[in-house]
Amino acid sequence: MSFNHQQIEKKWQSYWEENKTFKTNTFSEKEKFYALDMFPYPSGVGLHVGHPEGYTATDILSRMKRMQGYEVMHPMGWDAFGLPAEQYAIDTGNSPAEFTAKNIATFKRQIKELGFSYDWDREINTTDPNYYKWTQWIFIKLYEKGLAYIDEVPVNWCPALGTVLANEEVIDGVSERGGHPVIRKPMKQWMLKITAYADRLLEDLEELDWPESLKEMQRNWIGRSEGAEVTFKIDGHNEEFTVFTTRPDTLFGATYAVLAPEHPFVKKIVSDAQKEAVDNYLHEVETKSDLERTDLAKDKTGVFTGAYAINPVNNEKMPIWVADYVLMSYGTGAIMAVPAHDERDYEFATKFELPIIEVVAGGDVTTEAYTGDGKHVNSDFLNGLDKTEAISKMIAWLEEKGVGEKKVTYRLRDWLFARQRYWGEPIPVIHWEDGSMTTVPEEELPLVLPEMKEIKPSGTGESPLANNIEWVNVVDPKTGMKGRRETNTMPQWAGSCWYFLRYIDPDNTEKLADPEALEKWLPIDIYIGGAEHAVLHLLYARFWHKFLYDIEVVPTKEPFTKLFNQGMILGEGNEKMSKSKGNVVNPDDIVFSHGADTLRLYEMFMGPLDASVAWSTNGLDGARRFLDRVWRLIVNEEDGTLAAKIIDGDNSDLDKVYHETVKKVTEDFENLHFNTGISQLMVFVNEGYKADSLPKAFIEGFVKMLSPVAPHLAEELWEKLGHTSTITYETWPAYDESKLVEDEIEVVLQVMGKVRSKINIAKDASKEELEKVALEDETLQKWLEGKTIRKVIVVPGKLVNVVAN
RNA sequence: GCGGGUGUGGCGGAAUUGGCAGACGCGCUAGACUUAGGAUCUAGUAUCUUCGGAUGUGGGGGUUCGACUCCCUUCACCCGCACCA
Repeated sequence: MSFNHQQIEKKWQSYWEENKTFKTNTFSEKEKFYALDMFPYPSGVGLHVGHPEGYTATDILSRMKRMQGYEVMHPMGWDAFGLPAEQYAIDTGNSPAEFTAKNIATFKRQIKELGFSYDWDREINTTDPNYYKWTQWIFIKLYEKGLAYIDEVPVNWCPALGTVLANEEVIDGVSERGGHPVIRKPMKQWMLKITAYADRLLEDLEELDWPESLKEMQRNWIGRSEGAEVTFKIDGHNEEFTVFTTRPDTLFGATYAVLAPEHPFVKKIVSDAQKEAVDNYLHEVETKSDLERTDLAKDKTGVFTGAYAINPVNNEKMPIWVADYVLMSYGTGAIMAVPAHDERDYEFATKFELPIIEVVAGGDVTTEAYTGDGKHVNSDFLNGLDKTEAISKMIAWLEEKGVGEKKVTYRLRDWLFARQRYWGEPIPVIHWEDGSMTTVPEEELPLVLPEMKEIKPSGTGESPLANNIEWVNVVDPKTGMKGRRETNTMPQWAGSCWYFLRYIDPDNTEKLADPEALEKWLPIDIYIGGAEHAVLHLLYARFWHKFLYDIEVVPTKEPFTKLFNQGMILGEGNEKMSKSKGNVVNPDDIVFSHGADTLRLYEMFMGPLDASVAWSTNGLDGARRFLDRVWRLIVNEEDGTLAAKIIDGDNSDLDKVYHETVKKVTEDFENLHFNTGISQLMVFVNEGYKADSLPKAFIEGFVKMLSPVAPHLAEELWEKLGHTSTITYETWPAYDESKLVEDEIEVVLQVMGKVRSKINIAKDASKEELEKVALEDETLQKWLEGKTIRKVIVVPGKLVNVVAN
């Protein structure tokens, strides 16, 4: 008979719930530990086996930290706005709110059945008006500080969804959800000025304990580059344009200029002779999707505009071309082309037979672009200088002449913050009939999303809210002026930018959260979630946090001190789990058949937390087998009492393995090496089976160490061991360093670096002693026969290596 | 193409600073118990072998008394970015 997981798990889940075992005391005297999971979007399909991986990791840490005397904040909530609920509403006519509530209920049940130690009194939901009141409040603050603005930008307009999509929601030119075609269309949009924080977002990465790869991704995303802006006059026009370059030192080698097809000057400067060619080219580019533009990138295209720019350093005339290898969205949308020292310009110049002038020596510009460093040539006052010197001298020259300046640009762009959707936080802004615009007064927050009978696209590009005349139209009670509410809502990212703050003080009606509480609990000690949020969510959340820091709402510059990305759980065939492949494992089934403890244990034992490992039914069975073995070691199966082997006294045979286990498990869990920590628990159980007697103190220590991983089983065993209340706040075991080392240790004897023999010797034997004993060893002597000893290497406590030939 | 990472038994994976490669689990083999075993317990399990040993951490080379670990080179796979001036 093995243990009855269904009964035990239910019993302890009820116990924890009734006793509010995991309730966090906000102003506890204890040291704090804040363990955060990336809260899920409660989709209609329910929990995936991938979810519990990260959740179990943080739960293990939380449970261990509680036992180590910390006050632990370990909350859960719902990122519940989002397109699927809206799509569902449009398709079925049902309410997104009801649909979402139902999904949350399912998620909550599933998560509770896994035995995570969340403080459910802190549960938050981004769609709750009491929550999004503060999301709206933050928006108003951003607006007041000039960080939210309206701009007309080309957006991804999806006629089928009747909405605008963010770049990250467009995959290969079609919408991520639904796969509908997407076209580009200019539209008035709310933007957040994240670029104002670019430098700080970049610099402060240094101090974060995050995976290096992830920090690198953020650095690349921000894409800072230093250079200069240079202004070019246009020959025969009273206009000038500005280019950005990282190599102002090569200005003497600039032989032509290129404008992006979307550049406003293109149409102004084009000559009559070239007009038709340019128009055709622009039309061709417009009809290409982004994908096609990338695909065709291998072969550069472009057209001469007929206009010439004047190179400010030498007054040479440079033809201005239009080409789609220059992007409107980066820099100024215009470049000076230096074909001798830029690979793209070189390729273009070669194709269109434009001149190539070498200005940096060191390469062979007749065969390829030279991008390395070297002495400058053909460059007047820069001749003889190297790259760094030439760059600063040129910048100084440009600034002096007023035709350029030092400039930093970023790949990062401002954040498109408006969505033409119903199911999102309403943006608290009113547009008045006199053309002015105000935010909704703070005391009127939350601006509640109105319930609507029918949710359908307005057809105009506005959100379905535009259909709700009653809600949209407002009259100022004081002046009688008419106004119209903003119909755009916020993107899903908004609510997840600050949810970890609200957990700290979820019911506060006066403030986003009590500053004293924030002071105690920030920053977050560990944040675990999927790598898919490596850039966007984590960058946006850092941006908002820094803003809140600036307006003195939060006390820290960064929200997440330590972050870790869990890997993916793949299907048995080593492919991503998906409905279409039919290889999806449902956590409910596993909880039913094997139990939550087994699922938790298995997911932690599969491999390192950051690795992507295939699901294995055999492996799952193995995890259950281990828990059964633990049960049988401790419980007498005949009558359910404690096993007779468990004694009150000592068993010195188990001293070493027990103390080793305490040490390894403690350190491994702390470092998120759950697979190796669990393997050590297995080693202890194997030794326990071999032993004649099991000191009760060791068994209690073992059950405590098992409890973060398999909490239900551990509580049950703890009760069998004679305790009457939860194991949650029992003291985490300590180890005795002196028990780890034995007096006599095994030393390896090598000849020429190969192990030939082993001896047992006192652990503190001296070098001389070791050498002597080694050379006297019979087996070793056999190997040394007929050889001359050249050298003996002794590593005390480890090995003796004899070099002989 | 650029940036980051990973390559270890039949499989998932272990291995402080260079010091016994393969912990632990899965699978497999044998034995015990058993009416039975797809339960449980015990033992074994990298490869080759003339049973002395020899070889072995993607491939090739190097440093070292000694390399999974350090260096060079090469191949494969994964992730991110994709003309970023």
